[in-house]
Amino acid sequence: MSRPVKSPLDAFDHKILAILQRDNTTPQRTIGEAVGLSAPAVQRRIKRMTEDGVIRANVAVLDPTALGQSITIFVEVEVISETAKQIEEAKSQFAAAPEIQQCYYVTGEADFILVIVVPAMADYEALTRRLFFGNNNVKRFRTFVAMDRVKVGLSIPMER
Amino acid sequence: MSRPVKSPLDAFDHKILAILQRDNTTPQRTIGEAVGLSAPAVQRRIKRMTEDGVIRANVAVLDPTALGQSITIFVEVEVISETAKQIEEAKSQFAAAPEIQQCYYVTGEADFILVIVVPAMADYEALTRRLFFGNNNVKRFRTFVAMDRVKVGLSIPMER
DNA sequence: GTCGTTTTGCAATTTTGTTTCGTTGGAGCC
DNA sequence: GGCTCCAACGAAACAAAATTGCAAAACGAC
Repeated sequence: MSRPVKSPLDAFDHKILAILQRDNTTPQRTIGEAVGLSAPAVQRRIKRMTEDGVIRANVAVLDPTALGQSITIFVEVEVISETAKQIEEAKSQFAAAPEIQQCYYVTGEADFILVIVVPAMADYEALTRRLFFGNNNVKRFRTFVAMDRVKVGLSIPMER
Repeated sequence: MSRPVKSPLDAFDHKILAILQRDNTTPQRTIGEAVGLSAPAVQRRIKRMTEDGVIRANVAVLDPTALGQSITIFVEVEVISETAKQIEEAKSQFAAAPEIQQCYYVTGEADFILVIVVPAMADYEALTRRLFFGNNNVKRFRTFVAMDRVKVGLSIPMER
C-alpha cells in the first residue's frame, strides 16, 4: 500500500471523475472545456487523484462472450471458523484465483460472495473442487448461474 | 448500436487485450514492443476490436470510499411471477437505478442478484422501499452488506 | 493590506496517436 | 509455375494530445 494523503475533492474533481469513469480516452482539452478549466489544470488534478488513490486504475472493459468466457457465476460461501487468521487466508486464496473477478467479505447468511467468470461449466466444477471441496474451512456454498448480465459496471454515481 | 461483425481473435489480439484490460494508458508503441508488432498494427487491431465490441469501454476505476460511497451491498431478489414480460420489466427497472452497479438474472434459489453501492444505509433503505416494497412482484429479498471488498474487477483471465 | 502558498493559464516541448504509402506474404485461379 | 487479389504489415510523415516551465492570478493567514 502506498500513501493515500487525500486532499478533499472539489466540484471540478467530481466533474472530471464523472467523465473519466465513463470514458477515460476523453482528451484533457475536451474535459477542460466541459468543466471550465485549462488542459494542464485538468492534467494536474488527474495526476493528483491518481497518486491519492482516488483513481485506482485505467482499464479497457472487454466483452466476456467475445473471449469465450461466457459463463458468469455467483457463489455464496459460508465458512466454519471465522477467526481473523482463517478469514485472511480465505481472502488471499480467493484473491489469487484469476477466475474470481470479485470477492466480498459480507455480513448475513453468507461470509463471502464471489463473482466468477469461466469459459465452461467444467471449469467451474474444477474450481469448486480446488477452492471449496479442497478447503476444509468451507462449510457450504451456494451457486447461482447468470442467465443474463443485465447490467455490469463499476461506475459510481456522482451527484452534484 | 452498430454491427458487431466479429473477426476471430488471434494470439496478438489476446496479448493486446491482456495489456489493455490491465492498463489502457499504455502507449501503443510499448504494446507493440511487448507483443512484437509495430504501433500502427496495434492501433489497427485496437480499432477493429473496439468496432467489433470486443472492447466495450475504456474507463477509470474509482475508489468508492474516496467519494463517500462507502457501502457495498448484495441483494438476492426473488420474484413471484416469472413471465417474460414481468422479467423484462424488472430488468429495465433495475438497470435504470444508478445505485445498482451490477444486475444479473440467475438460476437457483434467487432470480436476480444485484450489486449496489450507496453512501449510507439510509440510502439503501430508501432504495429497498422504492424497488422492492414498491414492487408487488417481489416476493422476497436477502441483503448482504460488504465489510471488505477483497477483490473488485472486471478483468477476464486470458490464457495462451 | 502584505506575505506566502497554491493553482491557474499560456506557450514551448515532448510524447503519443493517426494516416499515408509502398512492400510483403498468402490464397485462389488460370 | 505464374498470375492476380486481398489483407496485413512496417517506416516515415503527420496531427493531436500530453507534459513541462514559468509568470500571473487567486486564496488564506496574519
